Amino acid sequence: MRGEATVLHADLDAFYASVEQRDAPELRGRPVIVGGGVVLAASYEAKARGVRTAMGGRQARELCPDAVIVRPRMDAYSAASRDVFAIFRDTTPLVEGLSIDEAFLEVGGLRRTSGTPEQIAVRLRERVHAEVGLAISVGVARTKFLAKVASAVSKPDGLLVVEPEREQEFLLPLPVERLWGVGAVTAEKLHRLGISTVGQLAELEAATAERLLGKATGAHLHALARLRDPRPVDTTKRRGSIGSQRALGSRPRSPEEIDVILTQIVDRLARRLRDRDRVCRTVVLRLRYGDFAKATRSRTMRSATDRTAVLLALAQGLLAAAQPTIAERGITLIGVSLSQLGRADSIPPELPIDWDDGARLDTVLDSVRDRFGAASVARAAQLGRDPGWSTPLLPEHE
DNA sequence: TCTGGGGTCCTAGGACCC
DNA sequence: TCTGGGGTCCTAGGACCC
Repeated sequence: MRGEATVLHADLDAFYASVEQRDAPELRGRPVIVGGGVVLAASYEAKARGVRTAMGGRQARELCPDAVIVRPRMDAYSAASRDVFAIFRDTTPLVEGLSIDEAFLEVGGLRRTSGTPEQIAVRLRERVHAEVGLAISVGVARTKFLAKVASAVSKPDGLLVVEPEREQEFLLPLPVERLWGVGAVTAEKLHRLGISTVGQLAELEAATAERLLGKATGAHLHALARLRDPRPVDTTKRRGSIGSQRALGSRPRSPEEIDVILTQIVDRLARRLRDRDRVCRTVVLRLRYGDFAKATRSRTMRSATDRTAVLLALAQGLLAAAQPTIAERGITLIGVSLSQLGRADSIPPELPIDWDDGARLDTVLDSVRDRFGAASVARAAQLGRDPGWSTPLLPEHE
């Protein structure tokens, strides 16, 4: 293994809960749970009592009756994330965001101007503390994967450098669940073969891992276990899809109710799309039935669009096709994803799909009508011609 | 355990084209 | 007319991550 440890993985600790404790001093030192029905984030005081992310709210309250339960404030978390990412980008131009609260930073070219990777990591942590008021853990290693494992092992509020010559003794004894990409299903498959550590996985032949776990997953995880991770920090990644969903509980819902919720979801998504100057080609309807079985239905257009009415027509068509099943089994979640995203200016000017362009629009709606019937087209057309559309027709939820 | 909301990537079959 | 192979796109499902 050649190379130096120049990749940083920076990961904010208990992010949502930490923002709440930062903004409300009376919450500091107390167990804080963000989220109601389900735990979105727990402060370290709550984690110490056994509260975990994704745990049901009732169970969390039983484990930790004195926890302060806070409703999520996504705007505050987005703002904090922007502040932290500004510090990342001030540290190095080579930043790859992974989620709202973590990123990879390549600092290999900065030795003369900024010092060693460890010195850079120390300063980064100090700046995030001082300027944003949040704790952040940083792992430093030769590859992205090792840096990510290192930051997780260093938590909370830690810094861990894995030097290249110590990679094996660091990684091989760890449980396979530490591998990025091993969840409950894969871990169970491995356990059944008596494999519980990364080192044991590394001892398998690559072909054995591929047979067991699937070609891509097996090859990938086996490579990680053998310390091979050639992926560079990639600053050009862009979102491939955006989505929104709502859990509905278990009480019965009328088709009209479902339609209103769907309309709100699509309206909000389409506005997010336009705010970011993006367009999409594929609309995915996501359903969870009364028995919690999941299903997706999707439709791809020939051309991309950001028009609410077009997207809604497609979504309503997909929903109409699913209504008989919903009536039979009940529905507990509805969601929409928009994928095959592109830049808004990537639509050729001679092929605009615009609500004002009757000819193009009719082409789109014709295909909707063919597949889903006239009702969804009429509804979409009515919404689309409403001059108030695209500022909310419907009250904002909450 | 009566179960959120936002994403990524992979697999597999069928349609379609060359 | 029959047969073969390869590539790409679409749809649906599933595992996984934070």
